[in-house]
Amino acid sequence: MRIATWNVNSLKARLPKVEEWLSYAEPDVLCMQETKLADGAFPAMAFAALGYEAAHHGNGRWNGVAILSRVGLKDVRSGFIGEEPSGLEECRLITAVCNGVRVASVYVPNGRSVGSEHYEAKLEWLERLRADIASSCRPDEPLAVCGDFNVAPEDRDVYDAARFDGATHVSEPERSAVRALEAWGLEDAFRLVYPGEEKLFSWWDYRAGDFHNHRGMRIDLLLLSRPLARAVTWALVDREARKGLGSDKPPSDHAPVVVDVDDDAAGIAARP
DNA sequence: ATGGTAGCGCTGCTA
Repeated sequence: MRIATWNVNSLKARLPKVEEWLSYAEPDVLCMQETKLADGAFPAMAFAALGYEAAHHGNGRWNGVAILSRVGLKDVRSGFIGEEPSGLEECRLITAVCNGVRVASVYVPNGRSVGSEHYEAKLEWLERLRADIASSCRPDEPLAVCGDFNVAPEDRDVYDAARFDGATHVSEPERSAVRALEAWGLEDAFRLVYPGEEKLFSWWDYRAGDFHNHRGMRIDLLLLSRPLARAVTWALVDREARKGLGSDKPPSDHAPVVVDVDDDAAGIAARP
């Protein structure tokens, strides 16, 4: 089973690239973030034509998350447990069961600056995510929490840690919030495959030529529960998708992150 | 260089 996550930075602007990427990367499940679409504008037909069922949670110009699956999609839930849709809420979480795996697509708030109200809201959001997971799943069940966490877990996940000293994405409370997810029973899939690698990034600022100068961060994570983590066979950041895929239009500022899990080793259902 | 670029949507916000 191949699971991927990609912050597409507007699905309206990125749909041709996402379609192209699906056709060559062939993920079984793709979690997307920052679709920037309302549910009514989500291009479900385009994905159905490629063999994917889809679930989307969005209400307008910001945020928006989705799950695509070609191995089944059921038990869809938008937002946190008990969260009432108001039409004005920030759409940052959607979950579904795909091929026997509970999948969550998450878009963690950016936080803007350390100490700001947005930063506090980011920490609260991460704790709410942890509590939501802990109340709805057990660590011995197959669970994949995938998305843009807006947190670089370690200094080696940042191109220049000193430059980001005192900034969001690297602060200790943010990293501690991610470690709390790991303490519950999730593992950073990318680190299972590349335990010693440094400076393998998933996001690069559009500005100042950061991508071509290797100035990025690894903030897009696939956090897997133990049954999936022990069955990981391969992982990759697809930097090619950050280059624009043969079109004149700019790419997303994030690259897709992909992980392969052996179905038999994970003890999950065979594909339908 | 308290810069730079992209998306949304039409003015400035968000990232």
